[in-house]
Amino acid sequence: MSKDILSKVEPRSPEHNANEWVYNSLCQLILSGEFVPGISFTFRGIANSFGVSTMPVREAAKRLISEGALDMSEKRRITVSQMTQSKFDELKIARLNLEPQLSGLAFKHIDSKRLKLLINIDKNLDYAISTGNIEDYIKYNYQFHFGIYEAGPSPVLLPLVKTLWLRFSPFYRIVAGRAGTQTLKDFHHSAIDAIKAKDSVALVEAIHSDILEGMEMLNESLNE
Amino acid sequence: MSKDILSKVEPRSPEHNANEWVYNSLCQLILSGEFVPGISFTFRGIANSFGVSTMPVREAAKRLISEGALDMSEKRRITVSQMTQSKFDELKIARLNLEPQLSGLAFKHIDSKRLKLLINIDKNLDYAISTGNIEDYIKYNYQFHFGIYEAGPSPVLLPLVKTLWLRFSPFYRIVAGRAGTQTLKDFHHSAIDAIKAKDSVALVEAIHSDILEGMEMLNESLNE
DNA sequence: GTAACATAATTGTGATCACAAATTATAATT
DNA sequence: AATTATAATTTGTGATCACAATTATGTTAC
Repeated sequence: MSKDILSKVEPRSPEHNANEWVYNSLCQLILSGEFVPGISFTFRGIANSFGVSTMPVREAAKRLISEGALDMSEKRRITVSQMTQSKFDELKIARLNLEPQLSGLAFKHIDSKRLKLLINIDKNLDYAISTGNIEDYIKYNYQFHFGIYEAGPSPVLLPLVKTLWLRFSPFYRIVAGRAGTQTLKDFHHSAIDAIKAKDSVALVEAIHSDILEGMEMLNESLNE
Repeated sequence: MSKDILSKVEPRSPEHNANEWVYNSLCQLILSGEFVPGISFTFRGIANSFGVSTMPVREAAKRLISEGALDMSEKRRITVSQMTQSKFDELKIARLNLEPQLSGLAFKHIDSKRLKLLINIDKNLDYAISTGNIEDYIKYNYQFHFGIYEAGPSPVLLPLVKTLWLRFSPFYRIVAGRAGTQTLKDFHHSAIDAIKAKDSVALVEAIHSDILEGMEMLNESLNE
């Protein structure tokens, strides 16, 4: 891993520890698809890239390993976890059962300001799809979902769901590389309409459909 | 924390790292209700109790903190996480949506040997309830549920669910201290009957009912 | 040219140290 | 006796070191 990782990452702010900074940065890199399954790291390599000692890297990487985002299965080598069909099926089950519920909890906390934000994110998302910009697609899709989920306080479910996203996000890049962004469909408009109509059941259903659609598309690409 | 923690914990086996040993041991202590909300630890204190350096303790405790089982909210002090009503509600949602699904996945892998094991565990559980032995109740209740969940390979859902158990298990002891074990009801017999009848839907429903019953009882005690 | 072996470099792990921040204990003052 | 000020201790954090295990590299022999 080269030194230019720092250019792709938020600079360290004084209120964050070194290990928090490294953890958040690694999350960002994984969620954005910058880290692709297969490439491997070492503690010393990451530490060198971030300009810190191995200590905070160990804590950050170990945490991501325990969350299933990174693997240290083969001895002495850290990689982005490989996906298998059965792991994917479990992720799908977890997402379909947690995220709609989470959006239902968040529903009543979505004010008009946040609605406008979501509409804007979705506009950017549509543009990313039409121009084939996979990096932006991944980014705005994350922002849209968590823009809803984070409306209310959900200290238990939110971190849980985030670990799920850390696991499948690296595969978006692979999918898009094969099928392009043109095939990407979503139910974001349905979600926005539901929020506008103050219909929480419709929102939950829209999120459910969106996950189903997205995960089935990912699944097709995995099996090619 | 005193040295006699070692007597309540599995001895270190050579195939486990120091940090894995400490992590598993802390899990065991949390799940068994040995660690009660309120009491606080330090890295150095735990390290001294286990006879290791602070290094493996830091990794183990940090992991449990990231999993929500331990807290380091107040500066310089590690505690078993406090429960709040909203956190409890989220835990209940997560359990009700993940564990029945997990038992459904495990269903077809439950053979007659495992069924016998479950029947035996439930017998021990009933005895623990009748004699008011809360430690055994907690232990056998955990063994019963995970005896089902672990029948099949679920590398994603199983660790997720385990983190949920780490969060509410410390409160069983408090509940039992107030209400006694006599009030404890469960749907384990329904689950066993469902397995005998090879009825996966009935098993899923039994697990759902069992969680609902257990969590509502816990909830009542929390609000007293 | 290739396989087998020896050597060098690199890795994660665990221990130890320095340090600033926070806590606790002690002393001082009212 | 209660409150404040000061000193001593303890804490988590980050860096560094030693070490066994692993991997990479080079060398030799056929």
